[in-house]
Amino acid sequence: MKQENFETQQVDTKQRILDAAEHLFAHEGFKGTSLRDVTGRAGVNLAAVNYHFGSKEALLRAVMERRLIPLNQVRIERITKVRDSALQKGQRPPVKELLRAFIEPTLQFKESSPGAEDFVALVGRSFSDPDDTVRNVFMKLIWPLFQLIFETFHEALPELSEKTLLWRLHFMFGAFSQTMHICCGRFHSDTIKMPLENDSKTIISMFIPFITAGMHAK
Amino acid sequence: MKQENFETQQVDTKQRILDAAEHLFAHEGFKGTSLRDVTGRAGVNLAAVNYHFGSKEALLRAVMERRLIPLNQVRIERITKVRDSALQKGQRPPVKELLRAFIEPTLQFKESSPGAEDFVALVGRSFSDPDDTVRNVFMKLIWPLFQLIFETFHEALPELSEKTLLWRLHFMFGAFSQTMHICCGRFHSDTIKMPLENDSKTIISMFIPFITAGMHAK
DNA sequence: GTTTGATTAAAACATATGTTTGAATAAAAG
DNA sequence: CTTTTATTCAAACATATGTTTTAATCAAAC
Repeated sequence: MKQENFETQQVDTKQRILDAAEHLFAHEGFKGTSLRDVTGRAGVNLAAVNYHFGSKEALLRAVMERRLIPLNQVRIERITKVRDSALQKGQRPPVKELLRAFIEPTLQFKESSPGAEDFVALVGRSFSDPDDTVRNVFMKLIWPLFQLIFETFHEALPELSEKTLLWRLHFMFGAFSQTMHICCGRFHSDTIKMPLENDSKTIISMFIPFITAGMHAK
Repeated sequence: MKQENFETQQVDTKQRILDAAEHLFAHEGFKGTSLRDVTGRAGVNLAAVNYHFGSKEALLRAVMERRLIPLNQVRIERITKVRDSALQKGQRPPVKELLRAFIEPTLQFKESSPGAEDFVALVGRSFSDPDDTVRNVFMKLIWPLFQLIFETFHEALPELSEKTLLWRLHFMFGAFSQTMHICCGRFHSDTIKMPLENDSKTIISMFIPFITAGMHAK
């Protein structure tokens, strides 16, 4: 009979694989990580990945879903709250607050565990990963959030055409995703380093004024 | 004796390999492209890559250098011109003009040939490629331009602290690189498409006001 | 204690990959 | 024409990869 007990070794193995994969996918990329790398780092047998997850692709999906679903839930809740409380007052949702509702949960989350930091870097790159698998898995998970952001920013900035708004959000996501994988130190090269502090407070204090100004540009 | 003739087959083979590699590296990533993919697309023998370039890594370097060196030269010239003509008039270089000097050559270049469009997408992703080889090759080529940009924007916005300026340039590069590989259609996923036009005029008219406002944010 | 079912382990599989080799071919030089 | 040199080609090499298989191990259920 299939065990439903959470104290068993199975859960631990799955978790160890997820953690190892998360770290390696973030640092070496999906294509650049072999299952032997993953199982080696996790300290489990090679066959464990296919036994517990089915395939390398399914492992990626599991890595993504484990953290992105709860994170998106929080982001959606916070954005919805900003929107609703503005509508109640008969006002537009303030861009600054929307941005904060989008970015703060990510940064809090990033600092909640070392694995989360890897994950954020992975997500930052998923926007533009050349691998179809990565982009597809990521896009499916992020899409509802995108839609909500588009709608609420449209309410916040009704004077912008759809086209302009789409472009500005696109720039925002570009700046954001770039910022997300700076965290992981993968922005630098061997010889060249960008001396950017990346604590949450700094990031927020830099990101929000810049993007807010861009969003309101006339 | 080694041939210096440019009409010989050798040149053609090298070119065909470079073109094929450019397209595939851009669409499938460096790790995601095999030499057999490259030589197959180029219609040349597998061994030709190692004969003419030495290794897959050296091929990447050649692909990067072929276009990025001349492109950077143009960008550096144009930025320098903006800077000098402002200094002559005893003024600060205008942010808007600096941005234009940075982005316009890239977009002109992008529309100059189909291969160039692939290349621009490749460069867009090189900022954050998980592969050390890719980042190192790219960073070495782009670094002088980065430094010039940092210096001239510092002259344009002397009221900003170095830290703030660095972050804002970082956001700009994020937005820019994201925009660069939208061109190639790799931003989308199977089921989800962002309906963004990407002709040069649109991009410029969207990018410059947004980033200018962000740069001047107080 | 035996049985049952889930998990782990080692090995094998089939295929893919970057690179090298050595012969064949073509083109220029003498 | 002969020699020399550069290039192309098919094949082989060594290694890496995702996946599968089969037997061993383990923990709970009866």
